[in-house]
Order: sequence, then C-alpha cells, then structure tokens
Amino acid sequence: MPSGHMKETIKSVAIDLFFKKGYFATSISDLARGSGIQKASIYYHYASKEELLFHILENTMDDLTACLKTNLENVAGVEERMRAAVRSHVRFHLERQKENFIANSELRGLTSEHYQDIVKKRDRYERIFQELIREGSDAGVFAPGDVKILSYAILTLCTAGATWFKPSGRLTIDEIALIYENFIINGLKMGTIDSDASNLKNGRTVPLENKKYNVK
Amino acid sequence: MPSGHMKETIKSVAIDLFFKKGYFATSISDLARGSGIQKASIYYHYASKEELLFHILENTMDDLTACLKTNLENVAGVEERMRAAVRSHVRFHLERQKENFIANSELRGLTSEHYQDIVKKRDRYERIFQELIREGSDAGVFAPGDVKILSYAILTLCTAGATWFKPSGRLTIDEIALIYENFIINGLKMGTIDSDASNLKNGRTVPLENKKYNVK
DNA sequence: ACCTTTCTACCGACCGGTCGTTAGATGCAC
DNA sequence: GTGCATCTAACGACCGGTCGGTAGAAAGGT
Repeated sequence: MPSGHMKETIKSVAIDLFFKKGYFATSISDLARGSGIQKASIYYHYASKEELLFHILENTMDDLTACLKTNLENVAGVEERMRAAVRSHVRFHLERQKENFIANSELRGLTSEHYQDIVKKRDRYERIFQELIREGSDAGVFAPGDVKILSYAILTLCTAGATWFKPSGRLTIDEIALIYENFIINGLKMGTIDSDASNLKNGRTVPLENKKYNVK
Repeated sequence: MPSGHMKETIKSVAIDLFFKKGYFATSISDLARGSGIQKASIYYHYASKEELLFHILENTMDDLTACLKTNLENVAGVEERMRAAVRSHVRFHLERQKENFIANSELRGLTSEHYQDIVKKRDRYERIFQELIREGSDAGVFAPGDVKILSYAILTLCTAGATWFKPSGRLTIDEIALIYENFIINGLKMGTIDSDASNLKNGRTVPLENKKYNVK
C-alpha cells in the first residue's frame, strides 16, 4: 500500500478520509492509523493538520490550472476553446474527484492566510473562463450576458459532478463531459440570455427564514 | 433581537453561526453566548446539537418542497412549468440563503437515520424536476437527454447561488433567477444534447491524483 | 384567600473523553 | 556517530453533554 515516501502515503490517506468523513471529523489519529504509523510521526512530515489540508488544496488548484492551460494550447476559435475548457474542467473534477470535493467543501479549515492563497488561485482560474465568455460575446458567438454569473454557472455546474459522480456508474467521464459541454454551449449561444427583468410580475413567492410558509 | 420564544432564538443563532463558521466549528457554548443563555439551557430546548441541526434542515427541506408545489399550482404548459420551477428553486435558495447553504454543506453532521430522512426528502424534491424534464422530453419540447444528469445540473446550478450570493450585490434575486431560467430552458430545448460520445478523440488529459502533471 | 404541588426555563459546576500538538527517547541506515 | 524517521508518553484545551438545583409562574384543592 505505501508508495515509497511516507509523506505521500499520509497525503493520500488524508485525501481519502477528508473526502469520506470531512476534514474536521478526521482526526490525526485517523490519519496515523490509516498510514500505519503513530500520530506523533505525522508531525515529522507536516507541521500541522491545517498545513496538510493546505498542501492538498494548493496542489489541486495548481494542477487544475495547469491542466486547463495545456488543454487550451493550440485550440482555435472561441467556441472550440470554450468546449475544450469545459471538457478540461469536467474531466479534472471527475478524475480527481476526492481532491476537488475537498477543495470545494473544506476551505473553512484553512487559516485566513492560506484561505486567501487558495481563493486567489481560484479567482485566477475563473478569470480564464470569464475571458472566454467575454471574447465569445464580443465576437457575437455567444449572447451578451453577465460574465461573472455565467462563469459561476459554468464552473459550479461542472464542479458539482464531483459530489455525485460514482466511477462505477452508468456513464463514463467522457459521456458526462460531453453532456455538460453541449448544455453549456447551448446556454451560452442563444440570444435569450439577457438581464431584462422588467417583465417580472410577482410578489413574494418564498417563505421567509424561520417563518411559516405563506404565498402571495 | 430575540423573537419571543427562546427556542426560535437559538435556532436562528444556530443558522447564523452554522452558516458563518460551519456546524463542527460552532460549539454549544457559541450558540449559548449568541442566544444570551448558559449552554446547559440549550439542552432544555434541544436534545442535542445534532437534533438542532436536523431540525433546521428538516424545516428547510419541507418549506422548499411546499414552496415549489405552491408555485407550480395553476401553471400550464411544460416549458412554463419548468420556468416556474427554476424560478421557485432559485428564489428560495437566495431568499433563505443561510439555511440552504447549511443544508448543502452540513449533511455530514447528521446521524445516519436523520441523514436518510433528509436525503429522502431531497430525492422527492428532485423527482419533481425529473418528471418535468421527462414530460417536456416526451412532448418534444425539450431535447431527449439523461434525465438524472440534467436534473442534477439544473438543481446544483441554482443551488450554487446560495454559496456566492450577496444580498447587497449588483443583481437582485429576480434578475439572477431570470438569467438562470433562460440559461436552463435554452440548454434543455435545443437538440444538441445527446450522449453520442463516439467522436471522442483523446487520451488522458488530466493528471492522476497525487501524480505530477503529464499530458498525452 | 391560602397553601401545596407541579411545571417552565434557566443556571453553575462538572464529567469523561478526544483533540491537536510537543518533548524526548529509540531504532536504524550509512 | 551522525542524522533521519519513528516511537512512547504526555500535555493543556476544549468538546458535547449531564447533574442537581432554583426562582417564579401556573394549577388545583379546600
């Protein structure tokens, strides 16, 4: 089971357990047990539990961005580039599901400095998509729309796959990637996306927090 | 700030803190401090921390479903019904952002019995959307596609709003709801959604977990 | 009206247990 | 014997939860 370096073993055990039980619910003892060492020995490799988490998240974010950049190399045309970007994003999230799940659910375990590091990396990644949307919109290929909201939509859509995807499931990663790719390109292309909310005709349709449900 | 009953005060303090710091990071002492009582007094109103969490989640899920059902009453036509459903979903998640965020991130805090209760409620809710997609697809209004994947896509897309939405932000809830509504209807309507993955032409484009990045 | 009992809502003190972390000794490869 | 990797042992902090008790309002009998 151990793959040479104990530091890597600990890391991969951590990825497993953080994914399965969550960061806070996973104790150093759990990590030690899973790695086959005593819990004090963890501290020879990592300064703290939080540093271990940060290490995982940082690696994931760096690989995610590197992956996207590589997959965009030599791809021409804004639609094809967006397709490639979505494909890259979906595949990365499904192939490395556990790490991505952690990256999206355990940010609160970080110190504020580390948190900001990760958010900065995430923002840089998002900006690549936003730039693509803007390009496509300028070129008339995509409908004009709110770039930020659309980028969030695209990314969270694909990211969500990491929460429900089962490698043993009905569909392969490539099939899922294609479904998303088409869904998104479709949503972006047509001209019906606008922010004209003038035709909204409604009062409150949602119950307030902690209030009993009442409509109209 | 306290609204009559202490039980309600505790609940709303819990919603605030679970949203801000997370369920595990919020201690009973935190809840007591926020509610202005001693921590032992919390147990007069709730049997345990977990029961309090369950109480919040159960309420939220029940209201979510009730809200959808009401908003679908007297709406005819499958496209209009889907639009109404998306609108209901987005609005509920943005208006009651904190509770919904908790409901999507703190399920792991539940006992397995309570967890299954909530998942059952969530599945019932999802099935309403899946039924809508199937109807629309049968009627030829929506393109045929994988019903489950599409329903996940729709729901997670809208749900994600609860993670980044700022009430003081640029766009109103209704504007965001409209953007999503159009994006989704668009994605569903066109005929390009299929699972024909026969034209996939690629090797590995994603680095493996814990492996250095390498393409092709 | 009076006294007694019950119930509600809370408090202060405390428990066993687990947590992340540290200090210092030990084995082992070179 | 030098240094790396791991060990045993322990630390203080804090956790969720329990306990016995209590002030005060309400209920009930006479």
